[in-house]
Amino acid sequence: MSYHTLVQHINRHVTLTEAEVEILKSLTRIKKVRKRQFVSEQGEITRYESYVVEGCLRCYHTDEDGNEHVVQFAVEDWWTADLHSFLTQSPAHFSVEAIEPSVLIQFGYNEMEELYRSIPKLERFFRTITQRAYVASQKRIITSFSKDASKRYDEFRNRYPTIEQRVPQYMIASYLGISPEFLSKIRKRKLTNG
Amino acid sequence: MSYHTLVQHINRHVTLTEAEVEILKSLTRIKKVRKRQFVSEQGEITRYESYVVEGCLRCYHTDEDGNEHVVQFAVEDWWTADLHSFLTQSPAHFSVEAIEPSVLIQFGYNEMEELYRSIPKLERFFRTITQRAYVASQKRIITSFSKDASKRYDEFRNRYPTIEQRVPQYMIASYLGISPEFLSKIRKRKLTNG
DNA sequence: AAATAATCTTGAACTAGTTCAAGATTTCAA
DNA sequence: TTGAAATCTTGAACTAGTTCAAGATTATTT
Repeated sequence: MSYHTLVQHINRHVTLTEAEVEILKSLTRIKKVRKRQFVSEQGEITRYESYVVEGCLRCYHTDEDGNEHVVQFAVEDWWTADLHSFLTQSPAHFSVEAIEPSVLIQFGYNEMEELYRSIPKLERFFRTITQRAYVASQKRIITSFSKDASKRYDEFRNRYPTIEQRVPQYMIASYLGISPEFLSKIRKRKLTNG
Repeated sequence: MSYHTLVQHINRHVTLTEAEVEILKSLTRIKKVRKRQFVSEQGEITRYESYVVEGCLRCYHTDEDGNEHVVQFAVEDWWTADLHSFLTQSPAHFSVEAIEPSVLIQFGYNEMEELYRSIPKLERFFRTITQRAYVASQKRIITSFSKDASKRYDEFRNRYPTIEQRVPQYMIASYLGISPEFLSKIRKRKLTNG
């Protein structure tokens, strides 16, 4: 069943009883999305936080000039949402879109609060994973300020080898904060030279 | 007493009893630092997470070329630390240094775990503030990719007018991801032209 | 009140990365 | 299996931001 990986994931940080797993199941839902389907859209309220059972998605912002900027990729065992929109139930600055057909477990706002009440250790779980996400985000800022595009690309490939296989190059360029043309040139340079 | 603002700060998210405030006091400590004094150093283990009662600090990374990159400023009512180092008790990638003489309330690693055990609602408190920090961090990434340096500077001034007054320009440049010379030129352009 | 250290400014030369345009290649739906 | 859409490549012209160097200004310490 789809919940197996989620429960294992949570159990790496806290320990859920059988009864608690049942509560969890009852307060969440499974959502399947096609390739290129939106999970949530910029301008709309993000109603759910999503755990990825299977598939690959991107969370991205479209700026005033229409350029897209990837905030985050999400693959199996990761979470995705416009967290600000979800927490404040206000219009999102980011969209979440499937890069591959995907299966998600979704947590609604009220249901999440209910889960915190009935399974308080989930507070600890979400504190922990948010702290990790925050640490990764800070690291991304410093890397983008201190290293050039070529080194950032190397680091991305080393850290996320599977994602690199599954995602179009121009989205990786966007994640790295460079143009797709420039990433293409970086790759060429790596093939011909060192 | 110095704990007053911390307790108020926590009470905006959860409600502490008198007894809980006493536990909090007993498991934390007050630390005063001079201007330019380190609170924690890159390469060392970050032993404490610090709440700022008074003063102003910066958290920054020094890269291989010796260039400094500001990860975060912290003023009254904010938190600062190399969170990764603190959580994993491993050597830090960031230093925290006082920009002004400052007063901190410090939470040690073991004491923090003890606090979570004795006052479980602190899990909720730290979950909440970490989620906010994460949201702000993601926003900073996207801003730095989608807006030019001049706009980023405008946004910084609007969002943190007090910090701008208290911090040297070259640290603001570093926070924005540009050279101090270029920030100086941006400021001149703003004075002379529009 | 000096002396030293820290910070800020300015200009000239440079470069990492962008933009535009056009074609080549791959993927996917019908 | 073909046509359309999506993605990737390449080169030429450009620009936002850097680097270096030197002097000016402001803080801080003695």
